[in-house]
Amino acid sequence: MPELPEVETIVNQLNAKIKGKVIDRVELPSFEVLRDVNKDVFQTLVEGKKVLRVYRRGKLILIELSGSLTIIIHLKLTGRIIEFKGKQAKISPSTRAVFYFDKMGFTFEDLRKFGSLRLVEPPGKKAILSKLGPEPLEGSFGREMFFNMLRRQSRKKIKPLLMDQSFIAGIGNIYADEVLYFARVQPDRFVFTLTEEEMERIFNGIKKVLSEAVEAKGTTFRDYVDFSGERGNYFYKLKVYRREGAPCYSCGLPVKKIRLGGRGTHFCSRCQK
DNA sequence: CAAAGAACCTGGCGGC
DNA sequence: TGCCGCCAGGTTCTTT
Repeated sequence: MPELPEVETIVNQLNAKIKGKVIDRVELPSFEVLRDVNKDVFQTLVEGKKVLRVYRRGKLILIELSGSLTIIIHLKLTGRIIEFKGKQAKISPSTRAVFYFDKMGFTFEDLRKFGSLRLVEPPGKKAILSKLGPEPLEGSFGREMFFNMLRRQSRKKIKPLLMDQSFIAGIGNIYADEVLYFARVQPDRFVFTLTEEEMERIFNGIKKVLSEAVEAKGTTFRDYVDFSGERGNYFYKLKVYRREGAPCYSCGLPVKKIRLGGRGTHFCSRCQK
């Protein structure tokens, strides 16, 4: 599912729809999604609270409530947040939670049950957020800062490093492949072998690929849909991800697929050095 | 210390 | 058509 651009899309829509509203009721048809809190406590503490705002940090969805409580949702691979209108949600076998507001609400769906739902107070929230690296699209994430971060991780391979959430928050398998294609750097390169030019291209690729993907409302190839059930359009802009065997848009050589860090990894062996 | 592999779960797809 | 193995936008733990 959802990497930074997809979560950003969902969060923007969710915030527009529920900010300032009161959560009337919560249903938990399959409450194993709850972490560190039981069903009764979750319902008791959440029902009647007002949503102050919804925002994103890395791949996390944070719903700030009155009473210093925050709901934190991680969609993992197949999680979805889907809006419904009216008084009753459509419950499916993959519905894990339902949040009812006045005449509308949303469900948390998750086919594979990897996703999680937490309720945290400020200390717990701080503990979770402090494990995340910088937000790649923030102005404070700059070129020099990125170079320094890389120098401290020089023995690692670049793709797994880009996907490490404590290094940078929000990049997953799709965008790591796309960023490295843009940067013309092979995914298994050790960081200490990167030239200054290559580091610069990776930095530019992160900013460009992620912001264009946010603009396109994310990538859908299978499960992901946004709050309104719409697919993401970045799928049509992918250069290498899921294009194994298809010609590289730059040189025509078939796109290669290998396994790296346990993940399918796509690249052009001629354009990426 | 870093990388690989397995585990968590379910369904879709290609191959035979 | 049917079964089997492999694969999937993530994370975390164990093994090498």
